[in-house]
Amino acid sequence: MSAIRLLVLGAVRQHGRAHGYQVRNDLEYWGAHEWSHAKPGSIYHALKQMAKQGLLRAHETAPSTAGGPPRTEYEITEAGTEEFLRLVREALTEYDQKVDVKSAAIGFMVDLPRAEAVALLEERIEKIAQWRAAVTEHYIPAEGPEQLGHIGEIMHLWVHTADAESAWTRGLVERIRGGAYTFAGEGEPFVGVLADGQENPYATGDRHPQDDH
Amino acid sequence: MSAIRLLVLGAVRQHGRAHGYQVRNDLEYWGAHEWSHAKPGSIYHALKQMAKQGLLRAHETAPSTAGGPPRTEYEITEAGTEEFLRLVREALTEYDQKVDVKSAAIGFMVDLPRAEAVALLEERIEKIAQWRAAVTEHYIPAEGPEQLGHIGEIMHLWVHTADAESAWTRGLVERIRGGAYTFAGEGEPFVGVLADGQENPYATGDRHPQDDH
DNA sequence: CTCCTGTTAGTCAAACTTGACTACTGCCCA
DNA sequence: TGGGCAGTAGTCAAGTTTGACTAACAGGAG
Repeated sequence: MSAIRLLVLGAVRQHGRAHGYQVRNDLEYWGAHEWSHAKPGSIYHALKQMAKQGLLRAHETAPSTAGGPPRTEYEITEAGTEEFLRLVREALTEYDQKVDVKSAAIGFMVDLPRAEAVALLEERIEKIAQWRAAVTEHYIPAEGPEQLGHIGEIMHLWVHTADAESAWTRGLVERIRGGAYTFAGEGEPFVGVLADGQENPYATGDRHPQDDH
Repeated sequence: MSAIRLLVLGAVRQHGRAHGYQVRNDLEYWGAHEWSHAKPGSIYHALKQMAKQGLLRAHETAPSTAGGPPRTEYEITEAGTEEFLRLVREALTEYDQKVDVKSAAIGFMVDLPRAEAVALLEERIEKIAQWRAAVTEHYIPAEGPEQLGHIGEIMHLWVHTADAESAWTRGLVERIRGGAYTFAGEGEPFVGVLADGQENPYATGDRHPQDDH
């Protein structure tokens, strides 16, 4: 699963109605250029594709007041909302160590009820444990671990990473259980989009690290 | 940077002369199906592309004795070897948290001299520290960290991950310094390819976790 | 007035990735 | 003796991603 569809769906959903450039800006506001590969081309492509698949409804609008070519605005459909929630759930539980999917999942977890978010994260912890067990068991050769040579370091790295993630996830679950953040159905949601005309405090003007690849 | 070119170049290089199916098998032997997206299509595509770019030399051969279509064998060229070493160096130093590139880098680090590997890994540690400093400084809003809401958790995750990786890398450097593994120019290198006809102890027959995505 | 730069908004070809499909051989087993 | 399965080797179309490019307007400098 690529994170782009999730990010774009989520951005359009929070906006209510948005065109490509607004989605781009929202993603930058979320710092997504740091951890996802959300280039303009990918974003516009995802919008068109999902419109074709009925997840978004496209509206052609008059050329913008602020210059530039005519734009297309998008709204999320019923099917799109379902797909969005499905993707959030999948991203929260699936352990596949992709930073972009993981980060997007956290960004959107508050769109689920609190209890469900906790349950899904606990499922994630469980999956990490299973993965760890399977990998350590499978990749210790009968002749002893030394037989793998430096290749064994790769396994070592995986396990180390998995442990770190598991620890972090447990911490997150505790914070959520302790009442942190505002989840679906708990009143005023956290505002994660830029209002029209609001400037982006995290804009890329002054070069973040890792901006380019 | 995608890990596929690095993996394919490295596999062909270790084999001396290899066709696509052998590369596929080597990657599976290395467990690369666990952490990289090395599907058949990508591998064959990379081979052709790199042959076109002069990094590999292609040899058409008679249809295999073991059935199947006629195969193409590849050898690495001078330019290919240079590109391979360049990619290994880049993958070792660049901190971009992609598991596949990182894992491949470790797999091939022994193709460099020991001192250089240590130096590159130390550069990596330095880069992680810089990235961490920049991110923590930049993403703490003036109004206090609470202002970010649950979005702050994403930053928290990055930092946690970066710290874990930094710790692991320091451990690796120490092990290498302590004389572990056999590096370039230190005698008999570690054999990382399957001999002709040798069966793969890590074949995917019995389903690893995470096999499918 | 004209040029230059910055912002808004998006397109496009080329490259890459995916997953399903083809085609051929050997071998087992009924 | 022929049908099916497993292994070998690779192709292909459809989809996705990349990075560079286009185009229009606003505002300020000269």
